[in-house]
Amino acid sequence: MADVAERAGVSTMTVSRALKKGGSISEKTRGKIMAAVDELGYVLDQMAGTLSSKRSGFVAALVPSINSSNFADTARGITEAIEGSGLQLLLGYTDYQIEKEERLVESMLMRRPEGIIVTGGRHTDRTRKLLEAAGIPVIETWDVPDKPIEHVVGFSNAAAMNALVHHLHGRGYRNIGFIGGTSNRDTRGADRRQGYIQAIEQLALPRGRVISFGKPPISMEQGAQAIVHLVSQWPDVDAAVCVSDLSAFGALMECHRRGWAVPGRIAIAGFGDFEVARCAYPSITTVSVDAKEIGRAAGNLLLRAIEAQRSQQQIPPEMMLMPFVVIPRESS
Amino acid sequence: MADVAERAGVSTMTVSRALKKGGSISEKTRGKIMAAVDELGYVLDQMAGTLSSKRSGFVAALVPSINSSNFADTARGITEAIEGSGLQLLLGYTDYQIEKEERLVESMLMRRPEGIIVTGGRHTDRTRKLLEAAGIPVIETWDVPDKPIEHVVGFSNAAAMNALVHHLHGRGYRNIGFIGGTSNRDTRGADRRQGYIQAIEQLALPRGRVISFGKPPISMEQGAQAIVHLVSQWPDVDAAVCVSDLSAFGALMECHRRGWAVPGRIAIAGFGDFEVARCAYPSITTVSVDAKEIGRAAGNLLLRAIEAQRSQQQIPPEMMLMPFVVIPRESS
DNA sequence: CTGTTAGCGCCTTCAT
DNA sequence: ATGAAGGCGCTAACAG
Repeated sequence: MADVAERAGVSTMTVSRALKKGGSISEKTRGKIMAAVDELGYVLDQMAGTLSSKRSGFVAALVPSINSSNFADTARGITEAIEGSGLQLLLGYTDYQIEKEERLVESMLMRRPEGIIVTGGRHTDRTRKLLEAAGIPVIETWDVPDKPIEHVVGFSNAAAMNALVHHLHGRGYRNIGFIGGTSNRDTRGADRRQGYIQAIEQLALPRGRVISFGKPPISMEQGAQAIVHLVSQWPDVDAAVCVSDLSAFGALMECHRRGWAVPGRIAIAGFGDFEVARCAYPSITTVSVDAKEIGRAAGNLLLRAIEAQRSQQQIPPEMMLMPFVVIPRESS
Repeated sequence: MADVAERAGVSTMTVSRALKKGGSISEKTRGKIMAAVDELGYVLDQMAGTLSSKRSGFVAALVPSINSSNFADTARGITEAIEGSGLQLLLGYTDYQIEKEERLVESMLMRRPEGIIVTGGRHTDRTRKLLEAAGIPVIETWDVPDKPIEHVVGFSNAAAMNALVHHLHGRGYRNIGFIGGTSNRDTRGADRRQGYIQAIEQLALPRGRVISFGKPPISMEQGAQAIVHLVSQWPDVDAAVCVSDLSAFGALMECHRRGWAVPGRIAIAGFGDFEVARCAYPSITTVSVDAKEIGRAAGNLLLRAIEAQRSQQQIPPEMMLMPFVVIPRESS
């Protein structure tokens, strides 16, 4: 910057102002400075700027996986929301492991983000402590934690799955099985199973028809294997709800392959409203949650919180409940 | 850090050493320091460290989209490769637009990454200039540019698609159509189309059977619409190759829906070996490129280049050609 | 509109 | 194994 300043015949401070938006600079000197910048191929060092201005210019977001189109959509929503605000998104993948989340939170905080968005409401104690002590706005998404850290943008996975089971019951299905991953690493998956079990009990339907298969995120292939297990173990099942559309799709294709009519022999339903569920033949009944909208809402809320903080204020903790909708399709 | 130092009764320098790996510190003082760190909830400020050490500790990667499992896999591969090296990945999405890529490159460079990975070989002039002047290792992926900036980890999309068409020809298909996106924003898509056209000419098959539909990334739904157009426009087509597995899947499901036997009435092939192609019924013939391996290879190459640079050396530009394989499946 | 002064929080280098 | 001095590149705050 000193080189640029010298070449343009001004001080470094003037260069600094010329490179920001709000700087009050005569068009003439700005022109000279920009010319010098171009000639020298100068690129501002934002790290140094951060150090002195105390604004890192980025926000952090942690998602379980990026291969799930759900979380990729949320990431896109966040990106859209903060676009134009001068903030950049730093993304991390926890791989559905709260221990990995802890490490990520720590390394993110070392870079001093101005706000952070995490997925889910279950964290290690240390993660909680770190986030609470960070002094920046925190948003939990995709869930409704009992004890939120600060802000929440989510929905109840249990309630959504419960609604789906009730919907199937309304269509006349009575022997409804559940297909999901094994471990409790995926807390949203566990919540969905809980919602299923709850609904089954409310409706007094046959219990225990749960197939757990593979570690999350459960794949299409695992859905295919799971449906075979389900049917062979309880031959009277007339419907299967799956922890996600991916496994539902795998199950559906396996039914095709074996000549089991869907929904004639067995109905299938998924979760998430992925494109594959909409496009499959038959199209798959599912629960739609607007993943991108979750991201957008979280991004906007974060922006507001950061704005407030920059002017020494604070906004009260918000709890935004996002809607979910059961979408009946051909598979049931 | 000064607070921690005071509490532990040492100098800040000793604290700094205690928080790194290589620091020579007695176990006793390290213990005292760590205790102070915990009590105060201190988190190292990496920005300040960057400024004085000239090592930002991260690498940048730009991909066209994160919703495509292909690029998500590549991102995962990069992450895996650099894991444990103390480097973090900063990811950006260009949305298939080289103008957006330019803006992203600029804002990434302001954060002084130690290396950068970009997708494709087509960039704006300014992007090229910025990357060349940045003084850090640069890797182009997913393509084989005529004039690489520095390193390359990719494959020829045209050659891969060409091989797929030849494979279909070998199976007896003669009226082969192509389904892809419209704009030339997606240069990999354009290359694939080029490979298709080239193969058609080499094999002296009926030409011109190209349906362009929607802007990239072309969706399942658009694949479904495209296959209808293709068949109605050239009723004698006996095979359709699609720019990606997603559109191929959409096309396949539409065929189901309309009662067109696949491959009896029309064969279908995709590109990319997505899970949905493997799992669909019938399973979809495709070209497999190991997206994650591209990421892993690029990440490892970048690590080597960064290592070299840190010790004032340099490695010669590398050109890693990744293999692709035609995978015959039920759909052809 | 422009310049001066004084750090931001850490690490490099050199000394002990 | 530890400490002291100085500076990384920029910007806040205050002058003019």
